[in-house]
Amino acid sequence: MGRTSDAKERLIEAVIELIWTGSYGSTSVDQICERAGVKKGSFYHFFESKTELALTGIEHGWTEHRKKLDQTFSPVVPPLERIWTCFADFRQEQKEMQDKHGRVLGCPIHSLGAEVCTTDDKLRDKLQEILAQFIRYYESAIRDAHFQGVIEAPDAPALARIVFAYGEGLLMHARMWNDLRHLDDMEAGARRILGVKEES
Amino acid sequence: MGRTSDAKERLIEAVIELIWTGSYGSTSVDQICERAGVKKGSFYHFFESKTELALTGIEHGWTEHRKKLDQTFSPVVPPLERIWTCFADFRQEQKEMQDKHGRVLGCPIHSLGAEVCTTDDKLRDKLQEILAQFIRYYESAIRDAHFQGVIEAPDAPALARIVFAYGEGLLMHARMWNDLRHLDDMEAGARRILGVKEES
DNA sequence: TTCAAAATTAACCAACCAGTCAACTTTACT
DNA sequence: AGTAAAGTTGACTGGTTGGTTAATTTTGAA
Repeated sequence: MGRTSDAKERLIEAVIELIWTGSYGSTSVDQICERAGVKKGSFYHFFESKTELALTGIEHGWTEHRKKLDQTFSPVVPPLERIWTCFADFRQEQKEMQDKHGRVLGCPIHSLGAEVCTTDDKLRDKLQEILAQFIRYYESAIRDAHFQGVIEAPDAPALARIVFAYGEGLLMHARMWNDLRHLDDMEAGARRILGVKEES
Repeated sequence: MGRTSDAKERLIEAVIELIWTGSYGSTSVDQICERAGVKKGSFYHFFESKTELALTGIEHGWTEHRKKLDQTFSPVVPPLERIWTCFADFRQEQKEMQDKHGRVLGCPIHSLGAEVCTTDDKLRDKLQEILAQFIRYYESAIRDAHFQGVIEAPDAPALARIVFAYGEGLLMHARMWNDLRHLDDMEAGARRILGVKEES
């Protein structure tokens, strides 16, 4: 019973957008409230702190993103194709962000992590957890590819970490230079890392 | 003539340390001044803004770092060895930071870049410039390695970007997980990217 | 229709923010 | 020794920060 509202959802949308387009430190509670069309008092009715909203926002974004990843990395799809599709999706998502915000925004988890990992333990733990989950998509694809004999990769976790670090690095450069072309290297580089025989 | 002082140098030291161990947004002018043992009035005697001090600090740090890089990437050294030495230096520097601050700090240019590239044009331009310069070290080493026939790399700039993005990604993970072991993959991954024949 | 739960609101807080300034002290050079 | 340049100081500004509060409005369910 009682009144209903979508203010909570609007706040979550707003915090994701503001942190992604800017940074955690450059995003104030007042800004979030203004963007969401919510008064400060309501903010603290729904969330106990700025950190808590960020945490909720990140978790919400990741839950959404996982749905797409679960499709992309479906075991039905040939393993390497899963990875190339994932890269293509990165590119498309970044393109959409560029169209919408005028800037390539990179990976919000990575950017936010670099910023707050030494100052906010709660956020850092959550971001670590998400990144670790992401790596597992690569890991299982690489393991499958190895067992299908399409690549030679006895140590799938190590290789997954390498591919992942590389992808994050490229996304970050695309953000810094505001240039999608940095993502064009992604598949070629990953092919080299994975030691893909030509045309797989 | 007039009074002399090393307050400027102390401020530069302080801003580098605070941004590196935390972030740009979490570093206040008051904090910088306290760390440097300098009063706010003196701060603004030497620098016209916080951004300007950060700019000076970054430039100073890079100028210092270049001296080491020029030695590491000396054309006298076998090209791939230059890169492996550079990686070893990364590791040692990060180890020193861990001993000193209790945390692996990663690459300050990368972390700061991710944070401010959408909000501070001056800082972004400077950081872009530094990263672009760094890539050239890899690029010339890769080109030399190609011409010496030790690797097959007709497109040195593209490969340099890939190796660089990969290294930055790993440094970032080392920061996020506060764990030097993430850097252990660095040479192995780069060998795969570069397609190094065994034992070069 | 009632009523309590849930959401909204505006005013408010102390701490902190980047930046200013005029008075004052030190010192290198003549 | 005199002096002017250079460095230091602490008090100050106006605006912003994350967060609080108590009164008020809305509304779902009995």
